Amino acid sequence: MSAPAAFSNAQVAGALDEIADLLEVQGGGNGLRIRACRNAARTVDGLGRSVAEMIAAGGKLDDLPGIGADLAGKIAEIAATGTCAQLEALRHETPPGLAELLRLPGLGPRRIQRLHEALHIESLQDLQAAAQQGQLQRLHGFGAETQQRLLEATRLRLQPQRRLPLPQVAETVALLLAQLKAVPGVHEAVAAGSFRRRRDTVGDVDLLVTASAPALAVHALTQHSGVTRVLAHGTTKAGVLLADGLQVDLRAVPPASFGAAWLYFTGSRAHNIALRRLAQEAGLKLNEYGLYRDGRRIAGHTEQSVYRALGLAWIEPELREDRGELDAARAGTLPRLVELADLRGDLRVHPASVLGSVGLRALAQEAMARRLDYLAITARFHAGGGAQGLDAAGLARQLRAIEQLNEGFEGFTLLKGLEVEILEDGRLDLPADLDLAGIDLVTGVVLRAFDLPAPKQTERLLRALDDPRLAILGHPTNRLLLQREASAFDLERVLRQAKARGCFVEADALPQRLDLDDVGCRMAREIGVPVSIASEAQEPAGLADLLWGVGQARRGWLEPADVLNTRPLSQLRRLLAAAQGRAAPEPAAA
DNA sequence: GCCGTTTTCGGCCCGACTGTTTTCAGTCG
Repeated sequence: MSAPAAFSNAQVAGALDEIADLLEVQGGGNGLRIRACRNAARTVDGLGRSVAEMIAAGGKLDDLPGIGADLAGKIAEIAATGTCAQLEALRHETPPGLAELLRLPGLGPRRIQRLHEALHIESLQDLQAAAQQGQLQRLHGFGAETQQRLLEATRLRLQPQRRLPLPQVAETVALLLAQLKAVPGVHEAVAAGSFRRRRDTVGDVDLLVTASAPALAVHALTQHSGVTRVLAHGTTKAGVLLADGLQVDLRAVPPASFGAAWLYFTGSRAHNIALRRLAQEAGLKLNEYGLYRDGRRIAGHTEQSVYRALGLAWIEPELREDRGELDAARAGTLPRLVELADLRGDLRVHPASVLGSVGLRALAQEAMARRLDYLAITARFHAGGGAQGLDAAGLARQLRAIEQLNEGFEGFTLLKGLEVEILEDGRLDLPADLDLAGIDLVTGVVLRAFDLPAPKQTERLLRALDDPRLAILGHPTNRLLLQREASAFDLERVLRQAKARGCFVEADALPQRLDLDDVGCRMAREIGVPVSIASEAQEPAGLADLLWGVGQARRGWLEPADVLNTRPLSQLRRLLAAAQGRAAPEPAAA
């Protein structure tokens, strides 16, 4: 029995990053120490299992890459108490507003120190006042233009940070790429960066072109109609800000460097650093123009050529986070990632209102057009009926409608599902006497009380999983991207319980949810709980959202076999029946 | 502060752009 996770990985990583920030603005420190601290923060953040759990289980943190005895000690301290002696000392020594100045674009540690020493600037407000009074431009290394830029930055910074959901950015990217491809002399125009890696939100977009006249392509971006501000503009590189707050960076490289550049600008930063270190160890040099031996380029036209020359298989962009993919690429054990086309169905279609057979038929037709074989209509059950869901009579009517429609389909099936609330104490909001004989699957979801203390939230989910009627735990963390944090609970314990019970966990593909996220998906794979990628579509067009769920699944290393709804219908039915205790589990060989 | 099939010291990814310089430091990705 392990101790409950005291502080989450995100909190530990946050504290490590704060140490790095404070060391940085204090100056005089060892830059490499700061880097080590940030590396450790990234490692912890992307770990996929709780460091507090690892410590409780007797695991050794200094086995983790980039974490030695010193950082392991600090991490243990933070995981237990939320802070550590060094962080407290740094907070004591450093004015509280200084670190947030690091977030201003164009302002780094050196200039912050200079501002602090010369003008006693300790906060955004101080900086704004000094800039308004024209004090900055009198400082060595600052000029009138820098002063103006910082003044503007302090104003923008006082508004909330803008990251955008991936789907919203996707439209902009498609538009920009089409326009770049139309510029004379442009050969290739592709997206890179976190967008290509399919991160759940995107802070800026990186685009790459190869062109016979690169300056022309770079210029074209700055002339795009949506640009509100040009941040940088050279002959091979430009950065602009669009009206919706999205930053777009463009680089142009020669065709012979296309692969090396695409690799480089796709990142992640951690993946790039690991690759370059690998190159260096082999006596090679890797940059965005190619892989070089003694100044001679030996690879770079394609990504494959670079990976191959380093002894690696080509790595899918979604895996490039330095979370073990380089070792797997060397060993030939990279996963064959699940693709949208692998999905045979969608296990949570969730009409906003009670659909008549016309609405159900439209959903089914869209599913068939997308080459799906089945679709689970998961009406929300609510004993009182009304706007909150179907009561027993409404449910019976819907089941009859589904049966009638199914009689007219060939090679396609609507499944009869139910969405039920997981109450605060972990019971399912489902009358004990409700007949579930005709129901194919029950998905349980938390709909309120998201911020219970972690041990209570964990117990709630564990108890829900104990109910033999439950098959799938829906959007487990209840996060809403950029709006609501994930609920705090011990995901690892919940997944182990799901595994023991033969239940499944959902990766909700709604762009504002993406829940489970990539790290959660990976944990499910490692523990052996199949993941249901579900659109929660309320109308036919909503089925398109499955794509975003597949993105997170791929980032979580999921193969087709790790995903519940890649199974053919007959196999799926057996798995669901077993989960709900209605039949013997299928043979392991299946 | 971490790390090592060229290990226990001496390294640590690499290049573009900007502003303020008069040859480059600082910042960014």
